[in-house]
Amino acid sequence: MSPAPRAAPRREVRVPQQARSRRTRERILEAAAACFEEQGYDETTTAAIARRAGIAVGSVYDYFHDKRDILLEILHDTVEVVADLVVQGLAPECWQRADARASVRNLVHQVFHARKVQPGLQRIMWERFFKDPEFRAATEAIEDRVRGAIETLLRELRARGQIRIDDLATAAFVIQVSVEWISSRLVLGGSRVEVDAAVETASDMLSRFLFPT
Amino acid sequence: MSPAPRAAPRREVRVPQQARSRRTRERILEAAAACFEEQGYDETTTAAIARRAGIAVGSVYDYFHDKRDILLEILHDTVEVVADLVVQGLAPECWQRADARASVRNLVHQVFHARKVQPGLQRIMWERFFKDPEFRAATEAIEDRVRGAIETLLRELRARGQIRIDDLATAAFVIQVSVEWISSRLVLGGSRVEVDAAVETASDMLSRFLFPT
Amino acid sequence: MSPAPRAAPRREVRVPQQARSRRTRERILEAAAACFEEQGYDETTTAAIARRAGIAVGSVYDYFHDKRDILLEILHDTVEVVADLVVQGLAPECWQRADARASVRNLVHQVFHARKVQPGLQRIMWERFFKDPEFRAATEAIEDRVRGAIETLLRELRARGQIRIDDLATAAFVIQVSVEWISSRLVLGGSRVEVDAAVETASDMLSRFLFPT
Amino acid sequence: MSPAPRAAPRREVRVPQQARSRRTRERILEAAAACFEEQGYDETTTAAIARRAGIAVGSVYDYFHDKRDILLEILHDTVEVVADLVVQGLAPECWQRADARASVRNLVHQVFHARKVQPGLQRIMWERFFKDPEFRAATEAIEDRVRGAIETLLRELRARGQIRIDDLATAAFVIQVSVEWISSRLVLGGSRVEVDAAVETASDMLSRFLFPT
DNA sequence: GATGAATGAGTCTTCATTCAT
DNA sequence: CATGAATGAAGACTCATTCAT
Repeated sequence: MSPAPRAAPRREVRVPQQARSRRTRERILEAAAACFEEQGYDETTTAAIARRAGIAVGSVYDYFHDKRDILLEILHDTVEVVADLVVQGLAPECWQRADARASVRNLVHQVFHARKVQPGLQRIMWERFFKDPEFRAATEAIEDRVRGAIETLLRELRARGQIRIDDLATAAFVIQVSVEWISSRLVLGGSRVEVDAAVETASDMLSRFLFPT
Repeated sequence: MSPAPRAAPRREVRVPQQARSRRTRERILEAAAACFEEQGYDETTTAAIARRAGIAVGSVYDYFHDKRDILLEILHDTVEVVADLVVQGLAPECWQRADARASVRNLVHQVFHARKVQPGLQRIMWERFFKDPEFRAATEAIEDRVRGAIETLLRELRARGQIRIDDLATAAFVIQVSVEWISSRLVLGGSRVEVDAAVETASDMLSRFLFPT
Repeated sequence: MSPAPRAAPRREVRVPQQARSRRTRERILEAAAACFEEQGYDETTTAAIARRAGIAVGSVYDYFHDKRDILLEILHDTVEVVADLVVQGLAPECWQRADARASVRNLVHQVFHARKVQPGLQRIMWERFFKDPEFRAATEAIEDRVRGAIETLLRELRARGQIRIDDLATAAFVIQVSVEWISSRLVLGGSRVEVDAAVETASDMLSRFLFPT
Repeated sequence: MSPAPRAAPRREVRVPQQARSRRTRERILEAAAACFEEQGYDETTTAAIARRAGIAVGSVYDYFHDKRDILLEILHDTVEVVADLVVQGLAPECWQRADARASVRNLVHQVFHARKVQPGLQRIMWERFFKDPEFRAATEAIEDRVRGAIETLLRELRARGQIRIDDLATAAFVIQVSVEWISSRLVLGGSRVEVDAAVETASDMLSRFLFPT
């Protein structure tokens, strides 16, 4: 349950070179992701993962140190996928002066919809976030890429004279984290607030924050 | 581990009438809060709670159905304390035209500092949020009060002509949730971003969102 | 659960002399009987008995050594009631030569119907019978009265030349135990066999056993 | 304690294919039977079973859902062994006209002696009979085989003109249940009545019931 | 390489009984 | 006398991980 203190030399896990081995590793990840998605992390037993992957329990431990490591890798991938998506939308060339508000709205919209893929895993992500410092560090490393991309964009926009922000790094953080949570609360948690209305309002907030009226 | 489906008539729990009894119940809550704060929820055993409270395990079950119920009550209280604090700062009479930005900043500042009390419990709060629908519902009920207070304030400010928002309910949601998460990420999670800078930037974002420049 | 070895001087229990005390004792027995009847012995907690009796748990232990003692007394009473009923029907003066078969049938019929009162308690009776030697001994003491009555009747019938049995004691045992179990299986356990048909058949068996054809 | 309502999809139990596995399952059953026999069901802990089987507690749960399931299987086997024995003795070809009383006596005798093997388990059998409907149903299913065999025999005897019974099904029930309980009371419970005398008397009762004098 | 049988520490929870007030 | 708060031993069951085959 707890992020076990990493002590003693960890058993070696196979780093699969051959195709079959690599395929087995994949199968485990897919099976685990499906189980976690459907049942949650704690509720998924390693036996269930093995069964779903069509292999023996012991084999799971040939490829991963422990259950937590499987989760870590899966969440890492999930976070990265979302991050990549967002980073793409942040390329400065996409942001033309003419339609600043629309660009913002488009990005926010994308983040919201990214929450809909594997919501179960994303719930687990937040469940582990404050619980497992190692996982949080890994997640933040990825988020830093996003934050960096935001900051780069803001710097460019400031250079263009389109925005009026001084502390770009902090602004990038505030923006990222706000959108991330608004969308999570709404999509992962359910709420009486309309998703579309929230997209509009969030876009308003960010636009007014960034662009002089 | 999992949020067990609440089924069947639950065992009666003692509703303390006498002073001794009430004190015991308090002791359990205090002990549990301390354990949760220090070790986390899953890592805290009921035996540990009892030991810390200086009572027998059985007594814990005299006052609470199970471990989860203890957590629920503690988190409920925690959430409520924070909520009350915020709601107070939202009283329209505190919001004079002259000093809109300062009022926002003040409020944001308060929320940030509220995160510093019992951060361990607040981490557990987010850990359970997407995991336990019953807890989420309870939390949201309290948050609704906050949201309502924000909305009322916004309505008043709009009546005064100070702000330019149409969809007040959604705006209230977006504002609340943004500040909640910015502060949580920063205070509960640690980050390279400066707290004070974040307070300023978040205040900027909200002010520009709400008030015409 | 287990018939605890009776060791050490048992705590004194109050032998109520005054009316109020006697009434409290009654209330406990009634409450316990109702609980046992409805839920079974193991499933009934002493707390439930106290609650139903409208008194405090501690008071239960003022009147009885332990939970088992309550059961013992209740079952003792139940067995005795059934026994008394049967013994009455066994008075030789009821058994006229003319209608031997009818007398048998009447008796069998009564036993069957006696099973219908407090079937839950009677189930518990058999549940404890082989488990708790002390209870078995107490039950057998009462049954001995019935057996004695049967034997007396048989002796009288033999004296009258109506029956042809040598070993009266064993015959009494066989008769008693057969009817007891046929009726228990049927009434307490449910079965596809018809109660009325079983009464007739059992009566046939006993009549042919006893009376020359 | 209570026969828990069978709900929800039950955890998979290992269905042993390999020899080692099959042997472990056997060991568990043997160990459990010995513990139950000596100490009773409630008094036997799963830890004790595992210890006696020389395995870990967890392994017990690899092969059985719970403690009750182990008992169910053991009692099922016990009941079946006794039933098979009796059914064999009921083959019509064993019943020659000449020696009807001897055949009855022989059968009764066998039932009495069958009670002497694992009397502890047989006590548990009656202890659970009225307590656990699922077990009762399983037991009755087996008993039905015996009852069927008795009925078949009676039918044959009637065809041969040896007996004078109309309601064969009820007669079979009454006969079976009587002998079952007379023998149980005597062998499992102890009693001042002589076993041999009871065998004779019970045989008399059945013979006179069935065969015209 | 794989298998799946075995491990056993660890948890929550229950409840008969006692005893301070 | 009664109360009901407190006790704590006990037990069933789980599951991540290991390792003999």
